[in-house]
Amino acid sequence: MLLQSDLPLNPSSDDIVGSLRRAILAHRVAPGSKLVEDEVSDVFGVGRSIARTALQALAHEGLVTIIRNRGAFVADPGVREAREVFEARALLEPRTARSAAERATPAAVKLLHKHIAAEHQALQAGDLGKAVYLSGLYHMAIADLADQATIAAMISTLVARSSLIVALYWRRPQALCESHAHHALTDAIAAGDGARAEDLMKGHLVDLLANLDLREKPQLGGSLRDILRQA
Amino acid sequence: MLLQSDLPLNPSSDDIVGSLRRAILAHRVAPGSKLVEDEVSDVFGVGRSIARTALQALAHEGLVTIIRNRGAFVADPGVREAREVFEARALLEPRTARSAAERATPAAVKLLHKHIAAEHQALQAGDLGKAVYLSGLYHMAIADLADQATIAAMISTLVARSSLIVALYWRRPQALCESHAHHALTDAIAAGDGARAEDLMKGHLVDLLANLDLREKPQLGGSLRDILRQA
DNA sequence: TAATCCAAGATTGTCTACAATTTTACAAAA
DNA sequence: TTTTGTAAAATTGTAGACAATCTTGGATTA
Repeated sequence: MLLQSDLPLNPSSDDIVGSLRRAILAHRVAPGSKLVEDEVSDVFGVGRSIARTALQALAHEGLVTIIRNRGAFVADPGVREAREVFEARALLEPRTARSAAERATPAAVKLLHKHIAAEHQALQAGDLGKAVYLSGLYHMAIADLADQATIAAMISTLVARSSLIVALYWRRPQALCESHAHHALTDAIAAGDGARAEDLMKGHLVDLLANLDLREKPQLGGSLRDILRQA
Repeated sequence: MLLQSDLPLNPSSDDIVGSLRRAILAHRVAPGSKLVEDEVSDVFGVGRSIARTALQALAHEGLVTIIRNRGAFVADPGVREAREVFEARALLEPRTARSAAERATPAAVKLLHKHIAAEHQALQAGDLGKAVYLSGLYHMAIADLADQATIAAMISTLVARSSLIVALYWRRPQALCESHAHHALTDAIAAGDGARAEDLMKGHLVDLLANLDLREKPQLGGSLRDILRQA
């Protein structure tokens, strides 16, 4: 299962949620993978109740799908859901980027640069999954700047789901992606130029969506059995 | 606890979530009320595990607050949160109303009218709590029309939280409120006039917010002890 | 009287056992 | 070979037991 083990000895369900979330967002577990309760509880050294609680929490975030009597699976969003997630981001993030620009401090800008650097480094190291994860953190950092916790929380789950979507639909696995976009955005924010930040974010989201290959999925691994069961 | 008992004999945690949600949104339980696990499980005739799962689900929706080792309470949003929720709604609902107008069918319009009628009837009957709940359903119905499940889900939780906010901060408990606004909106949607629907929704949300008394709360029921513990 | 302390009760956190359901493996039949 | 049926194994669903924590009420002390 490959977890980075920065965990306390008696992890809470929140600890487990965080660890599993990172694993999912960094593409260390594939969408559709089964998450067996006993395995999760063994890995983290807790009883099944806590593992269950963690899986349910992830289900509420949309990163895990729970089917009654069948268990928990890493979410496997379809093209419809992929479009919807970016539609929602288009409503929330541009205006949030504007607010962020209008209230950004030098310290906040420094933090954004740090995020970009980390993402760049992951790309250099060839760890695409981690880069996608860090790219998400950058978007969340902007949302935090706007000082609207409710909106930031929604953006956070949308960004997380986007990581799954990127894992499934990204066109060019090795492209240098979009660090340009993040740089430009950061500049606008540093300059306090809300209007420009809003525009750049809007364009950035359009670009992201355009880089997805959203033709209907070919049902890769599934047998007829699995396919029919989905309904 | 006063639950409408439209429940199956062996309710699932989802059944319980629904029942508790209706009770909270219709103001049949006050914000801040304790929800003891044993009581919940007794009322619904299930074990404590299921009650717990239900309470956790409600916590993820923001209708319940869970404090470790202290239990679950009906959420008690502060003025900050109240503003944030309406800020988020302002980003999502106007554009969603536009989409709804652009794709509304006569059947859908009829459903909206039904919602308005039910709300009106509850007001006539003097059941303000139910009216608020039904008013929320009207907003959710519009979100459903837009055919964007992800956005609709977010609006749904925001509307639900708004019911709690109205319970706490509404200025004129007996005012005839806003059925005018809902009528006008429905007309715009029936006419397929997306731009007008967007404008009306935007204005409607501003009106709602303006009818809240968002001065700092007077800490109504709480003892000094409770107040200090909140931090 | 008011504040503090302590024990009893109430409530939540976690684990585990058992029941219900699904999945798997294998044998029998077409 | 492929399909069908069936029993065993694996997994999830639920309840309840026990431990940990918090709350309550009364006695004690200043």
